[in-house]
Amino acid sequence: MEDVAERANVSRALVSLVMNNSPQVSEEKRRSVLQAARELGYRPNLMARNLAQQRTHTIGVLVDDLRNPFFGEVVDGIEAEAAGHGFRVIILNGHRDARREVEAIETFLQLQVEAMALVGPRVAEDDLGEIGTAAPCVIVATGAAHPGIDTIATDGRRGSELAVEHLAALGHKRVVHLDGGANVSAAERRSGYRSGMHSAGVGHLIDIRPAGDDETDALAVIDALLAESDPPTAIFAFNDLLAAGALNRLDDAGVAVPGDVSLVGFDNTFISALRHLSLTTVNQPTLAMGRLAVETLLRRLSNGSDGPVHHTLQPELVVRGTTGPPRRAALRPRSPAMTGP
Amino acid sequence: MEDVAERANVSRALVSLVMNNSPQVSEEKRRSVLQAARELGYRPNLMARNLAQQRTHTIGVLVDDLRNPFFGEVVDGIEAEAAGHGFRVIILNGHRDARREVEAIETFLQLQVEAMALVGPRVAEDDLGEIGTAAPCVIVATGAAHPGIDTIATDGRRGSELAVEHLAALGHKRVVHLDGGANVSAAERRSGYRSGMHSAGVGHLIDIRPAGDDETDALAVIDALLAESDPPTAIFAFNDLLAAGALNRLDDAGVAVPGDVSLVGFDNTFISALRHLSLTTVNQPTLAMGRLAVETLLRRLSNGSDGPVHHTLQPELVVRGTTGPPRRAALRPRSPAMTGP
DNA sequence: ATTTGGAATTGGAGCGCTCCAATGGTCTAT
DNA sequence: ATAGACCATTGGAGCGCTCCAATTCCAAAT
Repeated sequence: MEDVAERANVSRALVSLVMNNSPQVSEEKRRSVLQAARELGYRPNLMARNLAQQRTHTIGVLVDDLRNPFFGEVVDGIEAEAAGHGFRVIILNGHRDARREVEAIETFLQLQVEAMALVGPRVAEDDLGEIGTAAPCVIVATGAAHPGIDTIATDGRRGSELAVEHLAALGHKRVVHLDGGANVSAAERRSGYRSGMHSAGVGHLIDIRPAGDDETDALAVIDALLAESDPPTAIFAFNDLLAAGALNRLDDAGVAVPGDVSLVGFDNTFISALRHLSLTTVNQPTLAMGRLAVETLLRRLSNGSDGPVHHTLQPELVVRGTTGPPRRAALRPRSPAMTGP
Repeated sequence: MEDVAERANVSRALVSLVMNNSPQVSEEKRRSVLQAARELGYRPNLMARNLAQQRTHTIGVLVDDLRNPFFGEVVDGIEAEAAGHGFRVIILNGHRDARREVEAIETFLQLQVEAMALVGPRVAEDDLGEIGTAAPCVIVATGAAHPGIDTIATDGRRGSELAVEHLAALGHKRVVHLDGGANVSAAERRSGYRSGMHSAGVGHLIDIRPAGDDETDALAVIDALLAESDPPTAIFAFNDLLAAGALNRLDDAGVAVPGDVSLVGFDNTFISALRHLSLTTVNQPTLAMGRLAVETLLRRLSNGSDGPVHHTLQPELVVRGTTGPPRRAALRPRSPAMTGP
């Protein structure tokens, strides 16, 4: 910068003004500074600028898992909205691991981001400690588990209910839930499954199997289910990936979907839309969630701190090809409904 | 920091030493500094540190598209290797748009990253200009198009040949290639398709249709193909997403895969492994690519600059369920092989 | 000719940290 | 007792920038 100033015969301060295209600099000087900068290959140092400015214009986005397309969609929404407000977005990967998430958040704070969006985090609120308070923070896609922090989420409870209602309407009674396990959204979806089962009058058939949130997590559970004497007529999986894994395994075992068993996922990622999967699932408005997240952060940034805000968006059932009526007439318990593997 | 120093009755410099856990600090002072820091909620300012240190220990990773799981896998490899060498990784999203990629690279440089990995970039080498030279830079997964820059890539030409060879061995002659269009890897895969067709003795049947690199890009092309009087018996798509889109459309039209037409993708993303898709595809060793990318950057970082290095990894054909022998005996041209939509 | 006001420009302090050379203190060897 | 060596500790300069108050400049108004 020194060099640029010298070459353009102006002061360092003037160069700064030009680089921030301040209006009150003569056209002549502006041009000569710009040219000198170009000739020297000068590039302003953001570190220095941020330090001096005490601002970074940066929002940190922590993504739970880069391989899950669902998160990619949310981030797209965040970036679109952030760009519109002059904020840069940098992304850190949580690798589906609470410990690494905390590290990432720490990194964000040290980098002095002005706000953070945690997309599908696995950290519990308690483990966030003061960390979440050091900068405005919004949690996206993992709502109910974080009552003390701003959240943007789809109503996972309602989403699960929709799924169960749909299955019940088709005549299913024995609906098993493949639980999200360690995933923080799991509790909410599980509770929706429960209430859905109760409303459908089959509360006594509630059956929850710990699984996970990844296509590989489904394998063992499906094997176990198929080995039982009275397997379910329908499966409601924690998310699309898990459902896809389940579909794999069912297919391996020669079980027809939805002929022998119906299957519902969650998230409506693009993979569920693939014709050959054609997964019935629950949609989350990902783009809107992303945008809303940024709006919420900006509001906190300017308005200071009232109590935490919780935005709950409405899920929608997307009926595709993996659900249908149960194979045998309902209400005939204890009769084997499927063949084993 | 000032405050911490004061509270612990030491100098600012000593606090700095403690925060960088220098060995030559007495246990006593270390403890009291650490405690003071905790009490005050002190967190070192990375901006300031980087500025003073003239180092950032940061690698910038530009990802073409966060929704494509392929890139997520490569990034996982990068992060694993980088972490092992004490480098932080920050991710910027290119949104499948060359202009935004250039912006992102500019941002990286201003942030003073020590090196960058561009994963599946769309920028041509020329448009990179001096930008790519301002810091060590490696291009991952888009090899041949960038002769002047370090690259890590799977041999796309060979991969395509494998695909075509496989189809030819099954008896296919009329193999159409759905071209990656603007995607920089497209040329390489296209050329492999060409040479594969030639080696199979069906160079005269080469048929390339511009498509794209996203599941939605397949729709129009497939419609067009199906409307023709003499549709192909096999389709080789630029990537898995495109193949998945093609599968959708073929399914809509009631065309059996692989009964009526065989289909091959590229990338071996997890979606191709989903049993219901069960897409025959070409594997790229994503994790290895990511790791190698970082190794290459580190080598540049220490060893200075010899000529550009090009690592080419070998692709592998993964045969799954979307390929089989052609419906009609080969070598009977001009007979309609499929029904229209 | 002198004042006045506004716009363009500048010098310098300071952002939070690291690093170097210098300082003080302790210990051993003479 | 004294020099030397060695360790822990410190003050201060400096990283590249922005921002403020101060200065210069010029044209319009008196």
